[in-house]
Amino acid sequence: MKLPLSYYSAQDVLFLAQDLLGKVLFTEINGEITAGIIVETEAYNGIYDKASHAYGGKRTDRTETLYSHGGISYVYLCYGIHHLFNVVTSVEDEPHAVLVRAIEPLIGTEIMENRRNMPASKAAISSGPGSAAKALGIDRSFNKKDLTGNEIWIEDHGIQYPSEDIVTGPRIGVAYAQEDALLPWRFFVKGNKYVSKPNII
DNA sequence: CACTTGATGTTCT
DNA sequence: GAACATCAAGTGA
Repeated sequence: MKLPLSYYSAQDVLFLAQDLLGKVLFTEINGEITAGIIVETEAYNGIYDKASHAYGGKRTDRTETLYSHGGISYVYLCYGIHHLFNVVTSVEDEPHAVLVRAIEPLIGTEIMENRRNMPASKAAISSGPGSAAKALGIDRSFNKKDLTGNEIWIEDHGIQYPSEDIVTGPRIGVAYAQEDALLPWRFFVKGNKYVSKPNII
């Protein structure tokens, strides 16, 4: 059930970003397990992508994680407040990553309600990358974790959305990336209420 | 409903 | 000093 390391080695980050929709993201913290179905992702295409932290081959202490082999997590702090969770894909020195932007709560919803201080009936509990990470209890201690380990991992529960329900569009919040901001590298499930921003075509 | 605003770490200028 | 892969609470219609 847990996705094997080989799954993350695929070098086509666009395929993986789409394929991760419907997969189930788990975390276990102090014995508390929470999980949610991934319903929204964005692809970041390594050194050729102006919206990527690794654009142009940039390496800093923070981005070093992106250059590892696929199958680990990349968590960083955005706007000084929010933790954003990414799946590092491809092989070593190919800094491709998939940002998880929204999940649908599946397991441990009461724990998520406590973390978010709002009822799970509100879509905002896990809509948007900062909220989804917080609902799962992800913070920077989850950076560079092995996704086949027992703290954070992804399972395949056989959930598959019909292709007509998978919608692509330009990525959110990357206007600074100029022409790359227009690339249709955001993938989400049509009509799912946990999807952030415009969720209709 | 649309818009405004405050919170504030990391990185680059 | 400024910009940034954001959120939630507030305002005013």
